[in-house]
Amino acid sequence: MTEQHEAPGGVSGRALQKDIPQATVARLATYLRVLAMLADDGVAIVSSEELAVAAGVNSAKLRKDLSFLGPNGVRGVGYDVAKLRARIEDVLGLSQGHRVVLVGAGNLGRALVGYGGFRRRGFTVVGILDSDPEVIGMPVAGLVVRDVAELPAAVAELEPTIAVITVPDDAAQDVCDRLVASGLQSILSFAPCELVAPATVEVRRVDLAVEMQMLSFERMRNAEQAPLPEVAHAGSGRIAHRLPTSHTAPAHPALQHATTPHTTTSHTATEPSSKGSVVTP
Amino acid sequence: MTEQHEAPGGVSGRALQKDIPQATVARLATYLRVLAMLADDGVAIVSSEELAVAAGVNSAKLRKDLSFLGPNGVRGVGYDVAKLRARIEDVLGLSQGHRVVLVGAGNLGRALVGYGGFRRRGFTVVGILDSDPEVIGMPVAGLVVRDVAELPAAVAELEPTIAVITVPDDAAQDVCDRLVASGLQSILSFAPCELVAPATVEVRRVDLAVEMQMLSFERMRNAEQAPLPEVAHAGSGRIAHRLPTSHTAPAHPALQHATTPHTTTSHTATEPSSKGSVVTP
DNA sequence: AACTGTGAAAACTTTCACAGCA
DNA sequence: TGCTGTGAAAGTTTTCACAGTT
Repeated sequence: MTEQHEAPGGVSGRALQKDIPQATVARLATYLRVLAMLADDGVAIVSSEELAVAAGVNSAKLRKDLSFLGPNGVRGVGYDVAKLRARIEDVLGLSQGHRVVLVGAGNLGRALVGYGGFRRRGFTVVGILDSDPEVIGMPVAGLVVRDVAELPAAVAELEPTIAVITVPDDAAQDVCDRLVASGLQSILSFAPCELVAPATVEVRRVDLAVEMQMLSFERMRNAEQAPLPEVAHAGSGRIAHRLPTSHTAPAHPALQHATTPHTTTSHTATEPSSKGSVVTP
Repeated sequence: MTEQHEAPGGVSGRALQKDIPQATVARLATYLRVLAMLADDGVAIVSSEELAVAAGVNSAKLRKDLSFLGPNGVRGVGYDVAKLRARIEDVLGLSQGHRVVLVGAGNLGRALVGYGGFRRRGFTVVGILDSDPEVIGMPVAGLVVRDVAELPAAVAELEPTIAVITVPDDAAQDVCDRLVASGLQSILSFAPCELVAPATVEVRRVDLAVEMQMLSFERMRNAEQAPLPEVAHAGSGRIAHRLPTSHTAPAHPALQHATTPHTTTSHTATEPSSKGSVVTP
């Protein structure tokens, strides 16, 4: 119904976004990660089979996913790693990078500012805010924590495209409202509550406890089928369990990672501490 | 295949787990959160409509989801909050609580130990380990960081049911292997790489960057349709946008949260800093 | 020969709409 | 009357299998 004009010279992502299934979008992000890894290792061409294995999906699904972006590969050959990567970034709207503003300088907020996985994937944290006078003015990973009251000014000045909410539960809706009022259109919240926002604003929520609960469920289900596998419960097991990672195509050394046997991954993947799990004391 | 005996007096979750769809399991965790909120507010009975709205799904879906757990409500009346809650916890295997061991005492690891949302939902962090000599021995939220080398001993002693990996990318597989060798069956990883583990071990991965990338995609899609909504980009917008949160059934005060208009939530929801976004200095 | 791109089938999820119960 | 529980319809996602290209 909202059949607006097609914006001839506007966005770069061509005209296909419209029909890309949600599920596919989530996986595109995963493919991007694998492609980055391959590129780092100097791999120039991948087949759908190799890429699929490395991403933990089957190759038909991967090809179908990519087909939504138009033709990307060469039949009989495979996909050009660099080209495919650029194409996916373009479609996901990542080509120009994103400026991220973080509200909530608690433990989680600080973990995220320092989080190298963001910068590496084109997300730059440009500002961090909090409401606690104790915290305002303190430096966090090269940024100074500003007062949430300054939010409109900060937004005008920093021009973020994405906001991340890491404040407690009961402050989340208020922060969300302020972000919306300041003109932000994309919000990622870590607060365990639904947030109300106008339909034009995209809000996503990440709930760590749900992941744990799903794990709990799977374990219960498994426990039901196999009485008790009698696990090695003590001792000094070093590395153990180097599984037989052998598929038909040994492929490039970069594809070592591959062959997820049971991983139920739904979407994202974080990169915790930046280099060596060092606690900055 | 693997048609073992049914363990007569073992688990409490009845015999239904088997056929509960994945998508339903993810939502059960959400319902649980809402039910806890209602219980806190003294609500004793909810209708599917109220609960659904508060959880951000439609009521038919909610009823279908609950129907997989057997009859839970009373026709013409609704669901008993306490009873339903207990039933879901039982099915998800949460009734006995979970003991969680955390590997990686970096920023993210520390954010999670302190994270009240876990304890409140039945997950107790019983141990935290790292490989960095700088960090080993330091206290974190009431626990002392132990050496990963001690992992088998720590596992034998603490008897965790779930492990969380918050170490960097390149250490993740090694840690995973050690956890498996120590007998852990459920692993939640924040490292942005696929982990290889035996099929009997359940591994889930959370990737924060994927969530951001999905946000990015949605924004691009929206931007394409609406030329430019001309957002209020500066000024001093205070709280603004108190949306018209009016549905037909005003219901209990506890149901304020409700009415998510566009939230694309897929699963979990975190609760960042424990009380007031205070940075423990 | 090798590998992509894709229609068509199968599987899964959501929504509808109403029978059945308090 | 009011609300749950559920079969059957509609919609979405995954998988299959093969035609098409280099």
